Amino acid sequence: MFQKILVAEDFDSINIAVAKAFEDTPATVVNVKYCDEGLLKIKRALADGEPFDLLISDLSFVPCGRQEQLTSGEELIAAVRAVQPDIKIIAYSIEDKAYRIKTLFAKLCISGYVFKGRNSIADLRLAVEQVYSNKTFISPSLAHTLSDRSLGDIDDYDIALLQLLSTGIKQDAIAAKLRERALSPNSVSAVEKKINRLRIIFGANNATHLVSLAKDLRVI
Amino acid sequence: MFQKILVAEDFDSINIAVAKAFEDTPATVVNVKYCDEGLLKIKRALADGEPFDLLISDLSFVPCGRQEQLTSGEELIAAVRAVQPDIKIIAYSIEDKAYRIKTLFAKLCISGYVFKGRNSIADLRLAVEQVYSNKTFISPSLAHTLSDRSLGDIDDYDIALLQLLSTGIKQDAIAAKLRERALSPNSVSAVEKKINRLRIIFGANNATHLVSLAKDLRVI
DNA sequence: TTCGAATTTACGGAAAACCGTAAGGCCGTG
DNA sequence: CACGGCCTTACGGTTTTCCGTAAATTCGAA
Repeated sequence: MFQKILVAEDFDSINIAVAKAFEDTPATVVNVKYCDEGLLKIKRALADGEPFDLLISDLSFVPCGRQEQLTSGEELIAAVRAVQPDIKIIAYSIEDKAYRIKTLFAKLCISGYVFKGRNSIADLRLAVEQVYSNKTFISPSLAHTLSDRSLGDIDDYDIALLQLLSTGIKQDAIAAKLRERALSPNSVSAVEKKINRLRIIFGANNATHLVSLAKDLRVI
Repeated sequence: MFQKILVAEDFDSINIAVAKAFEDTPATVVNVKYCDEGLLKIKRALADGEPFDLLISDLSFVPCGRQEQLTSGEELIAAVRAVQPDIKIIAYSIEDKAYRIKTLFAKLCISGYVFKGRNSIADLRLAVEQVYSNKTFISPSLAHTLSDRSLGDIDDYDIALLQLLSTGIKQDAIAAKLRERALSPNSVSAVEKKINRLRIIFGANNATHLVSLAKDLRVI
């Protein structure tokens, strides 16, 4: 079984419950409420020759006064991957958007995803066991969500486009911004077409609706 | 101190932590993971002559297979108020939209609002004490949000307008919807003016930008 | 190299949003 | 009642978005 587990989670109530979930195991569970603090502890443990085996991380952290380098679970996970590529990672979050979860598995190579809910502590225990056996784990209640192919073909360009659109600048200004960033295609006409394509994918009536849906789906 | 506390919260992890928070008090803490179940227990206890003193309720409940009458904390609170008007109620939620919180105090007469976060269990304990002394409680971290006057002059009409706008329907359709709901003003021209006013308040470039900002600020 | 498909760009007309102005309606004060 | 201020409604002109079509470009395969 894992010996050292780092839990990155801002809510105290959930921290308490997770700690309780592992109190009957030999694992040392360390808690951090801030992303930066999490990365620091990972680095420290690595330098001390006693690295963590497993990171259990939330995805969303509510910002507070402090100036933080890392502001989300994704950023923390990416940073941790960079310094300790072999560490096992399980995300424990309320996030249920297929696009974001798929990205976690595909780009950040997480091993498990536990969806916070009515029976999530049991899922979390199970996930840890599975991941320890080099298997991956996804909460059963999300299985159907992930098999959803509908948002599969949204790429970085589309995200950038949606973000520019959400700032309320005109289409020709969007095209100019894309050129600045060397993103292609970047003609006004292409911007129109791309927006139209996204509207079809999302089923949006117009640009305003599109941005609303994208926000709801946490794509931007 | 309160003798019987009902906790309505769907996440098991948070339930565990809340139960733990009161384990050193004489209070009986009962847990429900579904809104309907919560109302049922309130009614049952009332009929048995041993009513609950306090309801601690989450606001958002993730839907699952079951057919539920009550689908949100707001609905549960309203229903409970109807059957037991004198019960004390504390909301315990991640919700930080000033508009919604104000409504809870104003229309559903809750006594406390605890914002789930890094130190929320301590806040919750404090809130229970305060409420027992017939005071109200709001998490300190939300104080600024609620006192924020910058969005003070956004009313129900504006919220409805922003929601309609976010659905991507045309301005004349928005006006028609407002008429349906007996909201006034409801002419196309007035809709334009109202949207324009909101754009000035939010500092938005256009309707798309406005909806984006409203989503970010959790107004809608 | 040449062809063909897909993508990108260009353009023009229709629809909708944006913006200013003016007219009508409501309500309190003098 | 008359008046003024404020909100609502109406309307016309301009800008932007929306949408279809067509030309230009890219790129892979024959």
